[in-house]
Amino acid sequence: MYSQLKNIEIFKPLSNEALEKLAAVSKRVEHQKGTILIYADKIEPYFYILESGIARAYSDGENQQITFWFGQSGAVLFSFNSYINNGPGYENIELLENCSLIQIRLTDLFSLYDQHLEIANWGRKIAEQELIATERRLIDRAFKGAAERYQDFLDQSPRLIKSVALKHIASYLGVTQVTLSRIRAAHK
Amino acid sequence: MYSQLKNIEIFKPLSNEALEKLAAVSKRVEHQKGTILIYADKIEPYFYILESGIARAYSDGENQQITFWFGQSGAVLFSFNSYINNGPGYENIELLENCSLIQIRLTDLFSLYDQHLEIANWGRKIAEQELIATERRLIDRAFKGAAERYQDFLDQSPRLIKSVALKHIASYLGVTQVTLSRIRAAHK
DNA sequence: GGCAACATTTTACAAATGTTAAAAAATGAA
DNA sequence: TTCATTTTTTAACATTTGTAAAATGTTGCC
Repeated sequence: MYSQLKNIEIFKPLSNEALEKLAAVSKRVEHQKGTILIYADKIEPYFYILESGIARAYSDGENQQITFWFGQSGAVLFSFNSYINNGPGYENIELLENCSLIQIRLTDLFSLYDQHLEIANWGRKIAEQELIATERRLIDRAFKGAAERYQDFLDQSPRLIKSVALKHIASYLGVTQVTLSRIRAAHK
Repeated sequence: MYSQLKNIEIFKPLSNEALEKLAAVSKRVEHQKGTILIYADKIEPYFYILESGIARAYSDGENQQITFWFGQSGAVLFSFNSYINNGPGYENIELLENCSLIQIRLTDLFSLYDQHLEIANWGRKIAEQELIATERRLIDRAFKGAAERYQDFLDQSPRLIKSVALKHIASYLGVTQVTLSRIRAAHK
């Protein structure tokens, strides 16, 4: 595993020694398009890093399904509430393509956090990067209209436009599919 | 400082030894209501823990000011982008009451993160808790109407209703002040 | 190809929220 | 208290977005 992790962006800041410790508890897994990797309301015992493919996180409402996260190659992928509070999650994670993932058992990861300073700080930075990205999205919702958020999405995630259903992008942007269609029609 | 930090919720998980190290770089400061503690577009060199009083974070738009965070006693308070990326922030933080705060220089905090395993994990958990709270808000925006978000706010932050201007609460909830007034009128 | 299933767009109408302006209420300082 | 300032509410109207349903487009499979 060591030589495989070396090439993944998120592991690059780590020393060889830390990487070896992570490699010892990492396993590569492959899953097909359509797989629900993580189910809401379950305590999910694994943490993943997406090596190739794309995924989305969504929650089910009464008569709607809201996608609130997309992950591409290099993304970390885990049930927030399992990872953070050891409780059942609120998100499902679906693979939108065949995916290759690095899988780490949470108990192994937590044990490394408690033993290894460098890995603890690596985990801290993962949470911090997710945090700042999430808050940016919350603020963008306030300052930018739906059309601008769509344009930003086009600019920043061209890869996703090709392979993600527009209904998922619509809910990610915080509008209905009808509104997104109108935005797209006006845009031409 | 040690005996003062001991009574603050966020420090309670820490061992005496870790707490002493943090106490050595902590300083208590007092600021008056109305103080802008953190300015957007500046690299902010301090991290704060709010001991008493309340604060809000906001960003300035062209013709509006959006409040996207409130802090009460026990909250951590820092410029996200300074803390995380050593870059200029996007938020101003204003004290809405006279406040007592614990102040820690970021360089001191980072140096402890790099030296002390327990403190590194403490910092990791701070980021994780902020992350899960922020994502919850993003998801609530999708699933709940403005009226329900207002009710949740009343239930969860009764302390804030008394002392925060409704215009700030309106933008925090993602609606205009006029809409919030309508919600309140309908609620009676 | 042709069918079935699913995704996307379009249309018409309804509901929610925004905008602007003014009135009413609350607040704070002299 | 009184006056000036600020905050909050209300009103009328405009705009955006949502809902439901039909029309069109796309995909994959036999």
